Amino acid sequence: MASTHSIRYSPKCMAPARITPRTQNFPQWYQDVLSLAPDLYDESPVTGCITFAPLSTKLWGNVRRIFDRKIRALGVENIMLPMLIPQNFFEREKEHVDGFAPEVAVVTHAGGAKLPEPYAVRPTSETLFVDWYSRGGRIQSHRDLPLLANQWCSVMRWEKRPRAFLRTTEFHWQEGHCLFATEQDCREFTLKILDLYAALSEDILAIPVIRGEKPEHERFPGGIATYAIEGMMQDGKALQMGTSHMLSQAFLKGSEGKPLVSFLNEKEETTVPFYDSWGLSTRVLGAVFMTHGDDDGIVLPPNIAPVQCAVLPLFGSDAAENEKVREAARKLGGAVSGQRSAVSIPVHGRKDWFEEVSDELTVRIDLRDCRLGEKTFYQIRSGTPVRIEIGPKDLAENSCVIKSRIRTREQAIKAPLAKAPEIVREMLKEDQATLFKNAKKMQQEKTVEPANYEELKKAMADGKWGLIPWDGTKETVDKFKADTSGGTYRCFAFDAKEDAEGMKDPISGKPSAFKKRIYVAKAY
RNA sequence: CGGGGUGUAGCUUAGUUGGUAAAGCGCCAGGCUGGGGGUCUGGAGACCCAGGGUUCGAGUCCCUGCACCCCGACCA
Repeated sequence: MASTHSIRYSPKCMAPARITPRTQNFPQWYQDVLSLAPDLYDESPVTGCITFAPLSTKLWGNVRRIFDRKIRALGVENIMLPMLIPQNFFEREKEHVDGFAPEVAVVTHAGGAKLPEPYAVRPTSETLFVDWYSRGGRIQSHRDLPLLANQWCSVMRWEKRPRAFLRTTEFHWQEGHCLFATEQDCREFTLKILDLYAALSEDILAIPVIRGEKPEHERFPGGIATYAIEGMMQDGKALQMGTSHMLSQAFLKGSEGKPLVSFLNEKEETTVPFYDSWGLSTRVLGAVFMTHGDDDGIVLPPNIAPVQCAVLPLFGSDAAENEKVREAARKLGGAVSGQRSAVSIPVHGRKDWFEEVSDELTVRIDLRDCRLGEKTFYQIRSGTPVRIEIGPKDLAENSCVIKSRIRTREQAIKAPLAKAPEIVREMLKEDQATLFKNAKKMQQEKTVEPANYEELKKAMADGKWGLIPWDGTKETVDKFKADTSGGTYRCFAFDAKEDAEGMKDPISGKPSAFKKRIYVAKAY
């Protein structure tokens, strides 16, 4: 028998490095977990930018595939705009340019010479979409509306403090940009998209979110309303996971205020359309890691995992018997993957490492001649939801052992081979639900309604969210931020009770300026 | 952009009053093995971040850069 050897997909993955426990140092835990997940990501030579390695690329691919199907069903068409924007485009909308100016990267030279006018690397594409709308008489009549467009692309924002996945200098996202004949149509669609974001987060990523409207000072620069979904990470910090903006008509006007896009409505009046934009980025992958990960590594919800199940054969000293185990493992992988499994992929072209892909699920079969422990750890660190072990003893009794990433070893299931596909499916379904349930429980436990400012400050220090009445002033926002070292006003939840009238702001003592209380939290 | 820190093998680090570099893990070859990182033997692998200075001699001391990390302010 050949010696133990392994195939590495990332040099660091097999290091016996320890993961810092979450309770000890959460940011360090996050870094450890990411860098020890095989093939997840790498640092890049560009400041603040990461390389999305195969695992994160597949995760984002899944988000994209799932969400694209949803928006296509609403009639949204995908387009692809240039990644560079003439700099003068930004000057049309003052608040917009003020909002993004510091973080825009600029191209000044090309073709061996200085450009007559610099180009900005897109931080977002509002201005390019508006340019596109205005071309070729695309919008002339109310019959041309709505116009529903989206693009999948990357954008660049020179943020001061990058964090892998959560805030990288270049990030990948979708940005939808739509025009409507009436403000009501616009608002309805903007909210419909937010529902899609919430569904993606809760049903696929297993992350419960609060849907709500951002306070004015947290709005998109130049917009009139921003709606967002907010998720809670395991340290109690909030993460904005997707935003849908009602933009003002100012975006559709030139620097002299003349409309760039207008149409004739039913009453034959020249009208500027109503504009919304909405985006969801690779940040949500960071949310998945932060929400579900444990002290052994990342944990991927089955509905988004690129590989739902790994088949891990283990060997004895009898070569002929081992060959039978290999054969059985391949057969089992195909069976678990499903009837319509037509594709068997040699991973990275290797001969001992296969992926069985069906419409239902993807199973990886790790035939490498190395210890079970090594294969197991690889899958644990990869966050693979389910593992199946099969060895000579199992084969002798036509069975296998099925284990879950989020269950204890005692909860392993010994099952007849024929029943494995069914049991795996059941386990995936249950685990998906469990992950959501656990996250939801934490969200509820870590949300408090403080009776006074002391309690509120304590909640922030303890990594909790507060639901509080707000006097609506910026002074209070600033004071809160200073007193709590970074507490922020997140959103007015759609489903919050309208009970704030008559209540007093715990920070200023002044009466609430709103019908609803607002969520406050520290945030990423 | 402020405050702090770190640059030595693929990774984590050691390196004494200055004397041309060490270990663990990983990697390669093989033996015994094999149900959550097994073990033994042998081997490959580093112009010590860059530039300058002090010195007979610099990983080590001194300057100047650069890069990265952590903590703040900005943000999806």
